[in-house]
Amino acid sequence: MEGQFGWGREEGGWRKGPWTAQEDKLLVEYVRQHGEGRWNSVAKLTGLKRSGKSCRLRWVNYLRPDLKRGKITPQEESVILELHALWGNRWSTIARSLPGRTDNEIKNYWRTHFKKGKPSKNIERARARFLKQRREMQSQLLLQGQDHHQQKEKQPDHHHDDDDDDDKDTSRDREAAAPAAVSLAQQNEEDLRMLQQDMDDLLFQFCPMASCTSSSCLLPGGGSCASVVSASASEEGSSGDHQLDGGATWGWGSLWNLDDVVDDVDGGACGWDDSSFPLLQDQGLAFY
DNA sequence: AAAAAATTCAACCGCTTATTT
DNA sequence: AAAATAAGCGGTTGAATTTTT
Repeated sequence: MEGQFGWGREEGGWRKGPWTAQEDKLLVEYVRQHGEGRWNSVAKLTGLKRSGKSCRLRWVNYLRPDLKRGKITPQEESVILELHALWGNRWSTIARSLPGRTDNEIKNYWRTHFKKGKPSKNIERARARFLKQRREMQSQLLLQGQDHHQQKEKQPDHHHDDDDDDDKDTSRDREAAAPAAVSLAQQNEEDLRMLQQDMDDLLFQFCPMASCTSSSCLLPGGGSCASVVSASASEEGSSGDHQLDGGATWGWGSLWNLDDVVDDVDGGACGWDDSSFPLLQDQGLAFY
């Protein structure tokens, strides 16, 4: 039953290819007894002929009990679109906002649905919501940051109609691959940059130095809204240090870990909160 | 009805980052 | 402090399935 396909064979001692039910069982049992991690000892302890890497992948993308099976919902799709517009191909980062979905799944979904100027209906819908949110934020910023500096009056006009298309992002260099690097944000890149600059300014006005750890600004991962802003701020002025380093490591978690931050700041001093991001809120999520 | 083309998605690879020894 | 090992990430592949011709 194993090697029936040309692949599923053994190579260098390790089995490869599709997992069998028995293999899954072994892996599940291992995790039940030993927890996640130490993937390389799976083979030793269970006799499973799979590399640690393969075991981890199987668990994370398929066996994990908290995975949500089934199709991506329209809400999830919108979140994917929005976050991709914001962050580009940082799939694992995006996946953190979609409980039960894996980075792999989201990546596949994006590629098959949106990579190649696909169903513009969906895109347009999501884009409309995305732009609306931006508008809301902007007016909020205008209100709150008026003494801050002269707000340039620009209307959310833009409008091109063609597609994102994207990639070639091939972000080998993550730091250059700014959050809004590709995709549907591309045409609005300039606007987005300005918006983010404003967010940055505002944040520092109200929450100097990442002290914005009030619950209203926290995300599941424990980061704060400061993360996003500061990360995007570093985008253009690459000159400096503090690059948003690799994949999931920029932003929350490591950068703004709560351990390093005094969290005695009282209630949300931030300029915005969950309600700034209706979609995420719908999902029961918080905006980072 | 069947062959070809397109799509899907699980799993792989190489590389980077983090942790352990 | 350095080397080795493990974990994590994003891009890519290709067998299986679905759709189109």
